[in-house]
Amino acid sequence: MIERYDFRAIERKARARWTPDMYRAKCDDPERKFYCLEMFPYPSGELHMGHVRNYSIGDVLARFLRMNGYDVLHPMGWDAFGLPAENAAIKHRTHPARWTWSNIEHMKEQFGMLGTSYDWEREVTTASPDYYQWTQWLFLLMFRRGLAYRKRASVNWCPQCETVLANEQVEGGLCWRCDTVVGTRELEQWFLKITDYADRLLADLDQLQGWPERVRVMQQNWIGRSEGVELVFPVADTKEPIPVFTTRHDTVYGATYVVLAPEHPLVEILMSRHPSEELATFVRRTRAIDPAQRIAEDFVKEGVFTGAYAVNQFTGENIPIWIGNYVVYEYGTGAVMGVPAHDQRDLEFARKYGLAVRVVIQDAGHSLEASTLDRAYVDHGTMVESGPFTGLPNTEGQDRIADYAEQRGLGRRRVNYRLRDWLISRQRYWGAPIPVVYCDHCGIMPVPEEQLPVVLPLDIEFSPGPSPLASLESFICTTCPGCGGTARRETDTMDTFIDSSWYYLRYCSPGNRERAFDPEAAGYWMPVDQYIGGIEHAVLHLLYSRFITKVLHDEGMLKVEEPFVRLLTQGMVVKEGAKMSKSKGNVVSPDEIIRKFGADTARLFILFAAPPEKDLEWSETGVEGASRFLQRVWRLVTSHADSVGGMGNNPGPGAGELVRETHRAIKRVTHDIRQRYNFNTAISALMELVNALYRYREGTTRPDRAAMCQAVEKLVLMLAPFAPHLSEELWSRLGHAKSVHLEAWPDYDEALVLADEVTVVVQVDGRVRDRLTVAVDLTMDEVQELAIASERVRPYLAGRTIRRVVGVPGKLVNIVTA
RNA sequence: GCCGAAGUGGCGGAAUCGGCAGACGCGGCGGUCUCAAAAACCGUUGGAGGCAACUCCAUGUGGGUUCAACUCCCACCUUCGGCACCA
Repeated sequence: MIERYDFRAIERKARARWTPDMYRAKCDDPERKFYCLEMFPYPSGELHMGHVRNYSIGDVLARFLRMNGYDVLHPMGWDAFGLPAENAAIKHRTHPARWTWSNIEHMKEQFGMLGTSYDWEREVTTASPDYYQWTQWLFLLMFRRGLAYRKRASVNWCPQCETVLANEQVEGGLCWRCDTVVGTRELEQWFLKITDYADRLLADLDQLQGWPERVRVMQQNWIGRSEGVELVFPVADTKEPIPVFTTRHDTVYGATYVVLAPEHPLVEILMSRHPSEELATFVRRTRAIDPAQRIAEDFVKEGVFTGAYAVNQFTGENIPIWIGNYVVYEYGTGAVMGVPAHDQRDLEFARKYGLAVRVVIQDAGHSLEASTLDRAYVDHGTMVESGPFTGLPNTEGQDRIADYAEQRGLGRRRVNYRLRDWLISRQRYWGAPIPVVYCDHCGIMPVPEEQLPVVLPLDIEFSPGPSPLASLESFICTTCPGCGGTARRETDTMDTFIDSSWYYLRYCSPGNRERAFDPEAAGYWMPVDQYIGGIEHAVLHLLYSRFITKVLHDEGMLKVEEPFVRLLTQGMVVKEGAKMSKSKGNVVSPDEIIRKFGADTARLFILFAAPPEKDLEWSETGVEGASRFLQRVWRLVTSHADSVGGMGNNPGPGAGELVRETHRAIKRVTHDIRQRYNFNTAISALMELVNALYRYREGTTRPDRAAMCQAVEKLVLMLAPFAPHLSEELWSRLGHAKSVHLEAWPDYDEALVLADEVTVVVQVDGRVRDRLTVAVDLTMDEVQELAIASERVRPYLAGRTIRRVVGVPGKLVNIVTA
């Protein structure tokens, strides 16, 4: 009577057996250290399938590496600050802290049910004071290094979340969290000077060869470096300089006007000199436009003449100064030169408002005519009407004009970045308070380090509307650390992306009370060898973390300049082609799948159904298939367990093909996990081994018992990372006292991987005509002789001459005829 | 507009260095067991032709390189993703 695969009992038993020390890092061998990290979750209350995928991938790797003798750090924690907790507090009349902590408790149980092998002794929670104290410390460090500053600016505002947002958190004009259309507000806010690191963040992308190409490209696009020249156009009568940034300084002789962004400071001055109702209305209206409207397709380019003129210092001409709604104040200098003949936007603008068009680059083939030009000529060519530069190829003219401008003080070479500074203050409650006080006497005062943490007060009532901190006098009123007088606390909290930009460092020395992290521990563990998470953080979390790592490196606290050596961005779990979401009603709950099929099946399916970086279509029948496979393994191993238990491990002579098949499987599974991270093909190799074992058991040729035992044992060892519970049970039934997860990963013998016979394909003119089974040690000549002599091949050679024979050892012979 | 990735059976996918296209799984079809069903097991399953042995076609499209191309090169089409009045 074969015992049923009772996954519930098996998984319960295995979990009860596992102890924390099994997964504890040893910290004793820097050569064998491996930091395996998955992006920590926001404690929303429930793990979803995306989490199951993310954490199954990480867990397979961690378990695999431990079995391979690595000292593995595999921690988990909680990105626990954030707005959903506040919303839930209002909705359920609870407190964000209570909601968050009870979610954590529940999700930790779910992690347990999944069978993940974390070192929970290193758990971190960003919302706990012993963590956010160090987030605040990090802010002070940034402040001390001149990287945190306060400035009044036009900033992104989400009306739904009632807070400002960083540029990275506005996606297509919508709030990253709630998809509300983002507006702008003129506010004084805290920023981190990530732009100071733009060049390094860009240049070091080259080092990140272990990252997916597309993530590097996304960051490259986001940083958006462009090389050009800043040229000065002085206002005609007053000589006030108007610097403009351009990458096409070779066209400067064709600049027939200058356009300012409506927010440009000069606009107010020019308006006061030439008061105009039209101008004032235009400026007011344009400044009020949402970022979402600006990127809309039907956004019309409009402008107004200021009445003033500037000097094109190259031609000596006076050219009109306009204000345009398409000039972005935050980019470059907030002013551009208009070269209608060589920029499509400028041409449209010039035609619309009757501005002069002048061709200064000529195409070799055609003769461009300003009056008839219907498309701007943007390609390379010869410079014309360009003073001393006339006749030069424009590429050469670019250098010459830049030199000329620098020599005569008309401008200078400059690199511009699209990246903006990171806006980090949030008008929300559930975050780390920014450790700053405002004193009428001393100004902006950082809270001294020894006074950290600035504790987030918990005794608060929640209702819709702005952050309760903003009106909490007991929090706000304080004393100035400088003069001891009365002062007011900053009531904004920090962007939660700061919390998560350094958590991987905290794991290295989680309990440390003296510092954010112990540089020695971080020196041992950093960098993270393998990071696993969603693509949605390609420019958010992953860029911020790189920035913070570089700052801490510059501070002398970290040896590394990049936090994550290898990055695996796993695809989404989708159903019916769409991402699982409550609104679409296509959510499959991990709890339900675990209850119905067990965690091992859930893990196996999700790893088998697609390679990790691709989207994965959820399939109930696919899950059943995974379950069926584990049942097959169960029956195979349990029915052998009695006989296998007492057997020695030395296969006798004649074990033959089964031994080789086992060694081939070990090689493939090892390689697929370690080199390729292709868990789907690793699992298929295990399936093939199981299929082979069934064939041997049921086939007519009696398997060698010892070889069979060994194959079964290796199978269970290799299954351990994927299906940790079942493997544990089977391993113990095979008579082993030690946990399978403490065993060594099986080795393979390269000599045994090779079969003693191989199938060689025989082609005639590239078409397969026969297959020969030959001994491996046959020479190529012998194989070719056999091929030509083949019965099946002969008809195709009849009446033709053999021109040449191509041979690939162990694989193929191609007979080429004339 | 710029940049990037991907197109393979009914489906998910495999083919690791240019060498048998479709491993493995799902689904389908046929069978064994059964009073019957489920489960399990066995066989079969890209398309066309053929009684069959077998032959031809086939990896988005069109070219090219090669003895040999899913794989390399050129052009194009489609889908997805990122950036975008960025000067």
